[in-house]
Amino acid sequence: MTVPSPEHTADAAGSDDAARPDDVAPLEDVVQIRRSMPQASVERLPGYLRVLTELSSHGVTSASSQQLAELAGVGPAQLRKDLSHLGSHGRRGVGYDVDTLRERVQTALGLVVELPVAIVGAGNLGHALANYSGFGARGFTVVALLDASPALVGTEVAGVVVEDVARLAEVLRDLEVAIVVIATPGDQAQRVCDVVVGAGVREILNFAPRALHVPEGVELRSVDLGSELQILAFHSRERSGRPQG
Amino acid sequence: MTVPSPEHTADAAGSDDAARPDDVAPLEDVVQIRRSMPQASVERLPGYLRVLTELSSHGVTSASSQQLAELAGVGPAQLRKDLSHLGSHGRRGVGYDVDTLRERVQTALGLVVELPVAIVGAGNLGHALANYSGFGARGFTVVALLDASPALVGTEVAGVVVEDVARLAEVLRDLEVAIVVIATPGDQAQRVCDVVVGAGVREILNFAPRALHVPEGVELRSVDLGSELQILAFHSRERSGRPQG
DNA sequence: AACTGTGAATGACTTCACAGCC
DNA sequence: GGCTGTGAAGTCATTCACAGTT
Repeated sequence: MTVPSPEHTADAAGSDDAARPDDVAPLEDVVQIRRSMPQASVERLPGYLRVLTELSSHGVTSASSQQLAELAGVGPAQLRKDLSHLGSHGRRGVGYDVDTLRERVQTALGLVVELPVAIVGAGNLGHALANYSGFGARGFTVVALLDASPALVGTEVAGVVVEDVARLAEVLRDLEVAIVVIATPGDQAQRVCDVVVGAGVREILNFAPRALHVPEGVELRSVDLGSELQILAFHSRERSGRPQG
Repeated sequence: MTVPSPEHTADAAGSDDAARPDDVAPLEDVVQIRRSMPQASVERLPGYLRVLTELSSHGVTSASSQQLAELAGVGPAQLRKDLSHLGSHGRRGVGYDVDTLRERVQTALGLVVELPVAIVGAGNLGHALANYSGFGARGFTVVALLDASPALVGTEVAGVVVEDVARLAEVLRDLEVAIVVIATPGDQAQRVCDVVVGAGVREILNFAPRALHVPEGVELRSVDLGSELQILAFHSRERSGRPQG
């Protein structure tokens, strides 16, 4: 982690202290990605967008925070605070204009243009993801599908020809892929991840059951189906058995 | 503030579940499931279990919080605090015994016995989930797969014959299903969910792109693939474009 | 000397409650 | 009257830092 901080350390160029006594300046703090919105709020925006899209398609033009929150499964105060980070778009005493707000949320989420997605791993899960209509319906296009198995390379899945994963970096650059979905077995995930990062992609969604390491500045989200079940199992046990074994 | 949660679906088979005295409790305060462990810690346990299992299979018998944390992708202090909720199992000056700790975490997660899982929806996703080896490998058995489509009912997927979703409640009770995975289209998810809850199942994993409502006491986790991509898209935009549109 | 376990400090997120506007 | 937008208060989670143990 290299942190260039050309501020008050002007004369310290020669003596790069190895001992480092009681240093007063925590250097790592300087690099702050400007978080215009709390992460927790960002994670709820897609839910709001879904609700707004649904209402809009049913011809509803206006809704209160109460109604929207109910549909999205959150509290009204939380929804209002989340939306307030996008600016004021409601009308006091009235509510929110559904279409205006929908566009606003959509813009905030960067869904103005279709984003090209590549899926690595064409096994069970990769296959299902490529066919998943939810992607196309929500602003993403699967432009590439890659796998290591010679049996799969060259076959067509969901209208896309499966490429050899050896060509990964090349494909990512040629197609200007914005987001990569990793759906490989666990033991290949980190290697694939490194290649993806090396190719300049900075948004990764990982389905492999491994903790992946990415450099600063790369956004990684992980979904592990097995873990989800295990978390549920914890609560199941907490209920029926007594706590602590 | 009207919080409508009067749903108490007629739980017919409630014989041993008599732990509900008539408390004149004020509001939200009383309905506290005894959280022996913070939810955030629970959500990290599966990751620790995976690391411990891996180390164990490689013949490693001991590890420090530093090492475990690195592999799990968290900080050492956080890992220690998480594990402390399970009791003291490390040795100061030494570290943790891998096998002992693995068993302890496994027990805490309720994975002593195989838990029977049912999947509702045998489309792309349900199909992939049924075939997903990660489930079987981590303490779960898919005992039923159900769908509404006559074309699918009766076919065999992953060694299980697809049942008609009309028989859902019956199947759940007959097979004593502990956890239900909902992988239906969004517009059927709440209906399925209600049946599942009515049948007495209290752990639900939802993949449908809808916010589901469940009564108090039912644990619901939702994974929405489209939302995950949208969250990544947000960060992608935050980087390249200027903030606020 | 090395490392855990944990109170205390900090930080993040949620909820409250009300001023301001329609 | 109804509803949003938001500072303030409250709750939950992470990180620090060190006493305690081997």
